[in-house]
Amino acid sequence: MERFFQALGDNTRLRLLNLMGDQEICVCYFVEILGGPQPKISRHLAYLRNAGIVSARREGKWMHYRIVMPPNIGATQVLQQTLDWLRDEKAMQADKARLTKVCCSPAKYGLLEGAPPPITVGKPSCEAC
Amino acid sequence: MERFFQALGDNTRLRLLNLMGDQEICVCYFVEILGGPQPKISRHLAYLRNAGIVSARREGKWMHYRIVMPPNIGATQVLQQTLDWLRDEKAMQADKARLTKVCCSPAKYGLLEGAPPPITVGKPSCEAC
DNA sequence: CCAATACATTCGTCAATGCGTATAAGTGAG
DNA sequence: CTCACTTATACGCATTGACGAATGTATTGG
Repeated sequence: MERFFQALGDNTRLRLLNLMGDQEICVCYFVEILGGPQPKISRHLAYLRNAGIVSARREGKWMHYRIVMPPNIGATQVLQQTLDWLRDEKAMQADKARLTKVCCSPAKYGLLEGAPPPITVGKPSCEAC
Repeated sequence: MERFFQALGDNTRLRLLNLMGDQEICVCYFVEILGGPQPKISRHLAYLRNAGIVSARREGKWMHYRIVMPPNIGATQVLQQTLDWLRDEKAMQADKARLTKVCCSPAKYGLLEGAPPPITVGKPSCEAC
């Protein structure tokens, strides 16, 4: 429980969780959108993984991350509320907007040319594409 | 937002919040129930105060703490869910039980003889007394 | 096998945090 | 004013965590 809230107590991690929302997203998008050095992203993703809040799936060269709802019912409720809260924040909405932009025209962003798009529960597309 | 979750990311602080619930409680009860040295309690209460999650009221020698719902609606929802979650945890229920026990027979516990009982929204009594 | 790509991990550094001990500050009683 | 009592803060120390930089690992293509 302690660990759970500690995982949420960092802005970078909150941004990552907001971007995931209910989709599964490739790391390369995180790097492109959050902007910092790639190891920073990777470390925060590892933190979330160790806290049991996200899980990773490998697809060739790419790693996809998605949120996994905790087994504990209380934790699930809090996490869901937190995601709702994130959606209301202006800065988080801006991140989301950049995601759809980057995803729908990957050619513009050097490193993302062949990158797999976000996946919403099986559907192989991002919300806008 | 970061700060909010950081404040929840500590077991001592979660125990304090659980004990407050919807009542206003004197510090002396926290010390009696959580057991550690008094400065430890005081520091965690200060942390929660700085995070805007609790507020303090002085009554003579005694300080009463209570939870204040954040102005942000999202934060309020998450905090409320968190309190619900705490109520489901076994260790937290044990703390609550000790609170009513200590509060209803303060004479047994040396330091609490004249201590003011918890106050639930104005009613000058704890849940059981 | 070799190079390039996509992520992950390690290392050193620095700020933040938690703890115990000691001490200060605010209040009421005599 | 002094003392006892309740709570808060200061100090030193150990741990955690965030960061940048460098390096390591897995996968694909030539």
